[in-house]
Amino acid sequence: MAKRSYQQHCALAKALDLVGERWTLLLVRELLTGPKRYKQLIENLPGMGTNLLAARLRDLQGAELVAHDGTSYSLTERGAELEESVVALARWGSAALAEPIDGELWRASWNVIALKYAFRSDLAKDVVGVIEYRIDDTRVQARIKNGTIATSAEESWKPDVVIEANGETLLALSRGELKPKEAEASGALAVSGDRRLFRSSLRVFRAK
Amino acid sequence: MAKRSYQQHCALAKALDLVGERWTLLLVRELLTGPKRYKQLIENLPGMGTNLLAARLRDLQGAELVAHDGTSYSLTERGAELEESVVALARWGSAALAEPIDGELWRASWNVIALKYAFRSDLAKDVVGVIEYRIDDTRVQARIKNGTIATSAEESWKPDVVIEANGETLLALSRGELKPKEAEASGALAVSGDRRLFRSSLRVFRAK
DNA sequence: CCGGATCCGTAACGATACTG
DNA sequence: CAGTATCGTTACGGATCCGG
Repeated sequence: MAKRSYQQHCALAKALDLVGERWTLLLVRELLTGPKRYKQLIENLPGMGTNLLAARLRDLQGAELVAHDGTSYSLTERGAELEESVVALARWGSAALAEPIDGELWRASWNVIALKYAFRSDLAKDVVGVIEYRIDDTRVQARIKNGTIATSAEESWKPDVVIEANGETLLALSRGELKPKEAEASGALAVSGDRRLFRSSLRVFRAK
Repeated sequence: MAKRSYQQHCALAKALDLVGERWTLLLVRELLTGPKRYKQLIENLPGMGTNLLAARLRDLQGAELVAHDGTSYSLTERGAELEESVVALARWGSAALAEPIDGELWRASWNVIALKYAFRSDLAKDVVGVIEYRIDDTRVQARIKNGTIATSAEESWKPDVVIEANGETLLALSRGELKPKEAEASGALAVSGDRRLFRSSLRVFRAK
């Protein structure tokens, strides 16, 4: 049975033919932070049937967007090029990120995407350093240099400043809804290391 | 009945909750080139049932992404902010744009999106002018200034150069697979007006 | 236990017919 | 023209089962 296609000679339609089905871009999101095993994927995608995950992985391998080495799945180069699209959609969707709803899943690793879409290159021209966020025992790093950003879900670099907080606090900070002083005073936020870099980070990462 | 949701506290998941369903982003693509009537939409989205189009339009109005004035549908400001995401996905998908397959739909207005994703701001710093493409009787304009681009599916500006060709020819040109001289000699391409701006356009619009 | 495959009920989709 | 109604088909979602 041929796969369902929009049958349009249009770049957007071609993209959606490949990654427009339910769950697919969330699966890509998971793999953007590094190779994952089947079990890890199913844990971060509750509600997705195991059969469906297997089918998606098979299709994505067929499209050469995902590779499988026997133990874990990873994005191919072409698959990783979806990052721009994922980040653009997440930037748009971030406006709809309200208070976490009861029962909603949350993973610290998703903040790697948040760092990308919240990063304001134009405000970061003279910022240099490695920032490590510690969110519920998960560490996420951002390396800023020359107005560019690199991120990692592992401990890839030696951090200049370490910022500990939960997801809600970080979101409120990046939106300017919460003052760092207050957050630190209340114990919701802890900063150690280069405080100047921390202050720069508040300027450089801006949700809307 | 509550609408199906990913139930994740994640910006990407929120975006996909709103516009991740089948046909939705293609519908947004149609509205990105200006307000459209119901009939125009259904004509550019063959395969989509009329009931489904009506349901999508209703949902999008509920999410305040689309407005309806009685005769035509248009994007709200928030809806128009999806352009970045649509362009990013189209840029990624453009690599999969091969020869048009028999039976595939094609619309000249989709080239407005193509102009956006193919535009190389860094190569356009000193390019100024209005380019009009005439593709199968449809006119698409691009206005370039200071490394930025504005596009239009209507005749919004007075063109400095007019480029006539079909979609395949333009795609081949933008990919560098076809030389302008040959295209003009064969009659597949006609250029009138500022030829210098035409040459600049070949540099500035680059598919991959 | 991991990595699926199989089965089956439900919801979404797609085509067509019909209506104000 | 702009939808609604209906209905068959496909995709999804949950549970269970199975081989390594």
